Amino acid sequence: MPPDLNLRISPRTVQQETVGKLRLAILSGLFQPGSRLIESQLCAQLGISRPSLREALRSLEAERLIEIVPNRGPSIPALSWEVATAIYEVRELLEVEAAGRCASRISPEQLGELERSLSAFEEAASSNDSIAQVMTAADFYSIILANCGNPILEEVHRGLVARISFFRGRSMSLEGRAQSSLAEMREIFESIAAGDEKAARKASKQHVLRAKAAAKISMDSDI
Amino acid sequence: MPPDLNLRISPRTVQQETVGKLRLAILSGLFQPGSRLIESQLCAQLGISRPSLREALRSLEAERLIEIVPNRGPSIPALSWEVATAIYEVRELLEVEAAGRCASRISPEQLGELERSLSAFEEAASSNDSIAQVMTAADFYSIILANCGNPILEEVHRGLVARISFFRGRSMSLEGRAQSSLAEMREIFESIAAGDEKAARKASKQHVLRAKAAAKISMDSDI
DNA sequence: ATTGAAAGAATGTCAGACAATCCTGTTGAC
DNA sequence: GTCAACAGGATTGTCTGACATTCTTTCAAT
Repeated sequence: MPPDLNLRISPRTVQQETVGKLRLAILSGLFQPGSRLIESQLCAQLGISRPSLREALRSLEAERLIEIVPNRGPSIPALSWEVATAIYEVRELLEVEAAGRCASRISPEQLGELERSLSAFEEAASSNDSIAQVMTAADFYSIILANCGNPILEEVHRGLVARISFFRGRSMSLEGRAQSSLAEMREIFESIAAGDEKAARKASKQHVLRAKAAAKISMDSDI
Repeated sequence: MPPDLNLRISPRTVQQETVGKLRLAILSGLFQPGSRLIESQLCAQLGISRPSLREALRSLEAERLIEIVPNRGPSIPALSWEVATAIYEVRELLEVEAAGRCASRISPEQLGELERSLSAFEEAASSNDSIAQVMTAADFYSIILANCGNPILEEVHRGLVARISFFRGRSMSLEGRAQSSLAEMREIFESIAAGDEKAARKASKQHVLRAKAAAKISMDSDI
């Protein structure tokens, strides 16, 4: 009998599956901020039992992707600009550090990956598919964070970025934002490719600051 | 009838209560790293049902205070030195930033609080109560983080510090560590009190680096 | 001692139930 | 007409009990 290549891959439980589905739904903006999630509805839609759903909701609550108020149940938090600012500031701190470290330690293979993801974003940027833009941009950062040599930096960053995903889609739709974003990312890439830690830090900082500014504009522009 | 002073305090649910109790138990080192938690036992000890317990466990899992492997259940993660290092590095990033911001924005009242917490640590440091030392030191950082003007910085920092609580108790017990820690903290306080942002950053960085070194020693000294 | 199989323990998941709480629309008083 | 009390339904918090699946451990056989 051929050896079972399925080497101890943890089986995906209903709970994990559910967290994944809900997280994706939230990140893609399927739910309106402030809107409530009804347990019975979700159970029916997902075809799972209430205990399983509630476990998944607790996980998402701890990730701050939903809020659960006793006796009122889960809802999508309305992100205030104040909190968003705070997140962008910490994101800057982490991302700058990651880019700097990345510049002096990334492997050639991973650098190739990074270049490829930049190309993917370039293609998305020239289209009008803001979802693709957000996704490919996220890939780009992921690679940087994955190669900074600090798994915690990566983990915390992922958690924060998830919480501002709401803005990311909107600001990407801003006139010209995708193109300027591309230029900024290219500069980050060039710095990392050149192994220039200082330049990578600077470019990364610039990028986050501009992203934050774009988010602010997109937030003020409507409502 | 006297007005009900219980002004819309969210009722504490069984789940919240349980998370609080378990978190405290974990942080005080009641469970051995690597040891498994048996649902039925915890249910019996806490006097709650399995669904409630499991919800609480999912919250703690998302906080990374426990691990849950499918079909094996929850356990206390064994913190590798590699991960601990990564946590200390990110903690440094956050704490340095917080101390710097704090120096230029803390209010006189809060500065008084900070001084008081330093005194409390001073007292604990001269005793041999390492639990009191860890707690009062934690108060000191909390005040700094709470006054840095960025709630996310505070939130992330709290989460990280919780994960290395295991080391904090041990390294505080090291010969002379409490006293040198006190000196470092005093320097941070003086810098903040003087409103010297740069000095606060430097002192804070120094402190985290020393704490990390102490943790390494305490880890190597026994197995 | 190593291997293998069977018994026991623990988890993953579900269904159903009920009390406490919240929300909503209606009624009634001013 | 506006506001307040209220009744009813909807929703959540929590428990009990159950069962299949998956470890884990014990014990026997080689």
